[in-house]
Amino acid sequence: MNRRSFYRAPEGERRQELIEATLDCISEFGLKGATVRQIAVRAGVTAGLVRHYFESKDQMVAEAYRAVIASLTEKAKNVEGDPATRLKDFIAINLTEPVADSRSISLWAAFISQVRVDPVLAEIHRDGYLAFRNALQELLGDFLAANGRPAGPEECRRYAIAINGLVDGLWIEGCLAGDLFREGELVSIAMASVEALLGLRIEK
Amino acid sequence: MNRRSFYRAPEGERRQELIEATLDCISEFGLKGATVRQIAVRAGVTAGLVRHYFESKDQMVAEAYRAVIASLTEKAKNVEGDPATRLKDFIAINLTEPVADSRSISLWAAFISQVRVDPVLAEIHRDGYLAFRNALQELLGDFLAANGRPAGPEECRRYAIAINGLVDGLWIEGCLAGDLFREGELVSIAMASVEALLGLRIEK
DNA sequence: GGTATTATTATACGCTTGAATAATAGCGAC
DNA sequence: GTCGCTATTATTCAAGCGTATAATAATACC
Repeated sequence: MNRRSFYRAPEGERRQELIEATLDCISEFGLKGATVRQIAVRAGVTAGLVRHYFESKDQMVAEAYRAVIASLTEKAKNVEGDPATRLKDFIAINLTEPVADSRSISLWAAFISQVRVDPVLAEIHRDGYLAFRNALQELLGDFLAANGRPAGPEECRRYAIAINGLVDGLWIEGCLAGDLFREGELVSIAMASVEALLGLRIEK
Repeated sequence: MNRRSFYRAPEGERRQELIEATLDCISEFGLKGATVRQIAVRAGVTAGLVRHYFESKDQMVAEAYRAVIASLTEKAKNVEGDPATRLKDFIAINLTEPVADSRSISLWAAFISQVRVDPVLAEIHRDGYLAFRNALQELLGDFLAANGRPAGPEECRRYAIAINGLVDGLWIEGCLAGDLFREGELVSIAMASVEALLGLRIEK
């Protein structure tokens, strides 16, 4: 009776691989297709190992959701440069790959559908959403100020809600039916729309 | 051994109840929590009955998705009156209950997350999406024409994409965090945003 | 009112699920 | 080297899954 030989992964690495495998499975097979066994296969280990790294499958899934939120927001929050450039990059990043692709929305939707069911996911969601919208709100405040149109918090809030909605909506359209749009079309529509909403040019 | 007494439902009624129960369960417990047994309990029948009305659970779920799409689009497509009124109503309907509530988005997200997995759902989705956007595109064409700004199909298309994105995005924001907005705030933001996008007043 | 039809219940089956447990292979310390 | 620790495998388990089947209660029909 000889067992499989295996590799003993260093600190944290296996954990990360398991989370990545979880996300792969959810995006490919849906939440209910992402079984412990399937995830283990994807990660190249046996099913029992999951419980060595996580208290339960549910906890692993929750941590996977944290990773999704992080990957969706971190790029957008780290834009640099003058306000116009940051706003422009924020929009472009969110509407091009890898943020805008069918894998992203599959994951996002799978988790959103669980937010009502699972309080743990609900909290992760709310934190992520607020961080995202606050980042956008700040961005808009800076941009308006830099263009001689300083706006109070209430006005910024309304702009942030509208533009967040616009970007989210276009993101979804792009993810779900990317082939219906020409290369760069969504970004171009978003840019023109934001300019119309704010009454200011973004690109000089 | 006496069996439960029961009611023999007339033509089609039980079927409808089962679909409704399926949606209730999906929104409450998620796709994987919506088991045949749970759905049967919700519908007030026993599990075996499902297979009397549907070839499989999957088929029942697919029909349930058809019902969701229909309920999300039918109200929006049946707006009446002059172009401005229709556009206004279209926006308002999509951003107030019952279209905009947490049950709707739970259902929508649950199915969207399966679109990549299940080709049957993918087809239902695409048909529904195109019908929705085409309805909006036509609405916009009429509105622009009525306001002395007749637009070609390409221009209408771009407006439709942007406004569809905006409405979808705000719908999601409202569904997921309705308590973060004041009564009527989303509709008001949407109205103002669409006016800014089109450069035309909707309300006189 | 008896009879045929069928919608519904009740029960059972084979499979998959997440989890628990015991055995063991890899690897660093000495 | 070999010893000790633990990450990993292998195996098992009970519960729950979708489905199949047979018995039966409700209704329509004559």
